[in-house]
Amino acid sequence: MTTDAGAKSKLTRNQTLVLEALASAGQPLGAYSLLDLLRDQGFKAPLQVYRALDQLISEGLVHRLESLNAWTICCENHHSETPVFAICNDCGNVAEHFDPQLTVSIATLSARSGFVPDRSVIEIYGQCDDCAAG
Amino acid sequence: MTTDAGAKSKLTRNQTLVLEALASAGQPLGAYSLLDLLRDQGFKAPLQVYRALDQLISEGLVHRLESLNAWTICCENHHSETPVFAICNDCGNVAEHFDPQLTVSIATLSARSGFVPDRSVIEIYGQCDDCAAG
DNA sequence: AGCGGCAATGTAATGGTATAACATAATGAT
DNA sequence: ATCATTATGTTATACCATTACATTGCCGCT
Repeated sequence: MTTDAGAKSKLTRNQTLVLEALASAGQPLGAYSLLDLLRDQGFKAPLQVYRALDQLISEGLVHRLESLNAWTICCENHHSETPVFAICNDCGNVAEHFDPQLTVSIATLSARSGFVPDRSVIEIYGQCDDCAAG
Repeated sequence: MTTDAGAKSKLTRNQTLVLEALASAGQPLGAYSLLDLLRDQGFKAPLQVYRALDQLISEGLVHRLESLNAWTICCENHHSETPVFAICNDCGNVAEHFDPQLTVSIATLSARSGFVPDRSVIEIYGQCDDCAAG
């Protein structure tokens, strides 16, 4: 089974709670924000959050935003492709994109120096559609 | 005197020391590693390092590697273009690249969602030429 | 020279992020 | 039922970054 639902059914209680918290938030959250949100559910230490996040990431259900020290739910099913995050300077919203052309650019650039790429961190800061229009 | 700051205003002692430490290292260093390296020169607190780094970055002489919480010297003169960092999983060396095609890809991707890009974080992990050959 | 403003620096304290180390409990296969 | 494995709980600590405030040194000015 490779669907999200299938993967989700195997999640432990802590993992499920963290995933639901991220889904409800609708925006990236830091580990300590997640901890605070989940104290009512019995969370008491950062490690509970970090361990759940580690597992969720390895299942492709969550991404880490390296430049924000925050985590966000994976909103698409391209679990094996490199996500591109567009982060709005004004409202803080984050959009996740997948772009074959960008993947090609990275591969080409890497090949020029004999570099063998494994995973990429691509985080674009700017102004989102809504904020630019507002 | 401070008419336009020119392309390069003169570096202060602390800034010079930090820049030289990064140049000597030849690889990215964390702020506290820099602090330790510079204790002999009189550095005593993290803030001395962070302040120097802030200024060096704004002058385009140093980059921050977001996914490593580390800083590296800017090894080329493309100060206005987006740098792409190739980070070797094996030896930790970091190569800095500039790629117009990648810039175009980002612009195209952004335009599709009405996003106006400002700055980008692009950090590729993988295996460098040397380590792949070895 | 002496004054005044400003940038850089020094120093201490704190806030924010992440992991190590070790104990305990739940789960599942044989 | 037993054992190995995985998940969890708990405490302490390491690592990264900033706030707040005091001090110093430089430069232009009168």
